[in-house]
Amino acid sequence: MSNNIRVRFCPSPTGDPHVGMIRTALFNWAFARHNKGTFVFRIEDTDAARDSEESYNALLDSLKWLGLNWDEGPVVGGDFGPYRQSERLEIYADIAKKLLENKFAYHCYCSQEEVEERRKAQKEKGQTPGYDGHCRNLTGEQVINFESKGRTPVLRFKMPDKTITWNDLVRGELSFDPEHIPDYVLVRANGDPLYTLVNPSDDALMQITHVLRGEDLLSSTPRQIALYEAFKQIGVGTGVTPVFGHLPYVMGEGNKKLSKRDPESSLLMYRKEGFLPEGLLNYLALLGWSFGDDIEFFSMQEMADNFDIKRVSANPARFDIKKCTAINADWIRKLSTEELARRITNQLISEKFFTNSPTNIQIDMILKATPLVQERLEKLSQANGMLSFLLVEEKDFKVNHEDAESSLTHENLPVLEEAIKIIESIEEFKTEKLHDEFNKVIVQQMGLKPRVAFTAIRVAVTGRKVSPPLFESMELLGKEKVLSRIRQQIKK
RNA sequence: GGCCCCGUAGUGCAGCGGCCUAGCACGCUGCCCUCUCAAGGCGGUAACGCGGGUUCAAAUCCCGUCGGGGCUACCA
Repeated sequence: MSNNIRVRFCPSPTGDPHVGMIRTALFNWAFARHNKGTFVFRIEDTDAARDSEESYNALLDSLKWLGLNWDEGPVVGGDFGPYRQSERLEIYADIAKKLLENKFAYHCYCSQEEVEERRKAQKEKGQTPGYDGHCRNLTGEQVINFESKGRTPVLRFKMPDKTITWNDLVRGELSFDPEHIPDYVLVRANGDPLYTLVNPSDDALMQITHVLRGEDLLSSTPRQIALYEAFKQIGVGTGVTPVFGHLPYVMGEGNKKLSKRDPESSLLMYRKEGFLPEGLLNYLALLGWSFGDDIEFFSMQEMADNFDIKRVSANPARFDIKKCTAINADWIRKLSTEELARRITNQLISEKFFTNSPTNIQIDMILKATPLVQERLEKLSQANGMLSFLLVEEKDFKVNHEDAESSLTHENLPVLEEAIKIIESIEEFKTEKLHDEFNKVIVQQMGLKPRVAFTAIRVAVTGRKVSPPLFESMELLGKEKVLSRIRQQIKK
């Protein structure tokens, strides 16, 4: 890497990856790529009760699918590994020990109930609730007393008594007064280190220069800055406090932060629905960032080239599925026919459309049919409904019930009969010829409205009232199948 | 309750003191095109939360207010 800008994406593996998290990853990625820096991927799995291996794998898989490639982290390694915090516990234990020895932190023997009770009292008095410093200066005697009662202490950080100010990349100068930032726990009574310790520790050790993260971590920033000051004294990291930038929330319906529980937030859902990585990422980029010049449609490469943190907005953004879908549709139209055909095929495979794997004939058919559906698809999951009539075996072909009832009526029987005659008479079974003949006979000679007459034929041939263009579909399907499908309907 | 963040159409973004009678996109909607549905073309709808300042001039700066959101854990 040609300079030393280092950013990181550090999710904890709990539940499905969600879009807000991905947006954060994307901005970090773009920032790193734009600045020719290093994008570090770190796993914050210090909460054994909530973390899962399944979630960890989903995370890796998702970033890979999206193409958010990382320079250091799981799988690829790096100079500052390991990159899973569960594999770094001795490091944190060592830092905790130094913090304690140098009096930046202290043992606190208060029980959770005691702390909670005092917090309540503070709230009632209108004070900032938080730890009151009870155990800051215990005498040796008091410690012995607590220990004799079997109490095990947490390690608590001693917040300095001064206002903490930083220049946020997104929000400008921010400052917090000391009375609002109480001493906080670094290590649990059972010895497990907490996020409050491990996150800044690793950022320091991994020489992270810029921290771009969600707004929810805004209020923990002053604590971390204070911790960094202590790190400098005890020789953890390089002595440089990173620059912070807090990205706006991604909101869901009803004006609340999009949470992992919302089905709309699940990345896996979008993948299953057939959103393209290009489309999803493009849309996510629009949530809180703007390209400039009213440009909204761009590739990740273009985003990286143009990414300027100054253009990140501080406003929370609502996730709008309609806009996301529209952008995705644009991306589908932009793909080459071959590429789209390939993705449609994969989508159908993932939907278990084929009994085993697609035959060469089916693959070829998808390729031929792709131009017919390219501008009709918003997401890949719609391909099934549009193309299945071309791909299924004849015995499995079915006509949609409702469409049949409204369009395959008695009045339309002559149309179907006439269609048979026309088709039988055509030697060269091609779109243009079909179009001309049907127009001549059905519209001009019979005087029928194409809208109505062609719909009946459409339903018989494709099984639906809404389908790819009729004559193109016929050509692809072939004379024999078209004839047999129409005859089938006449019989009924 | 305390602290903090945010406030331009329904949604996202543009706007950085005069080019703003506020631009773009999605949405919604009218018309055209048309074998369905799309796509495409041409229109329409709709916003600077409110109140004070500062200034010749404010969506843009300041203050207040109201509204929304977040944090307030031995979660991250």
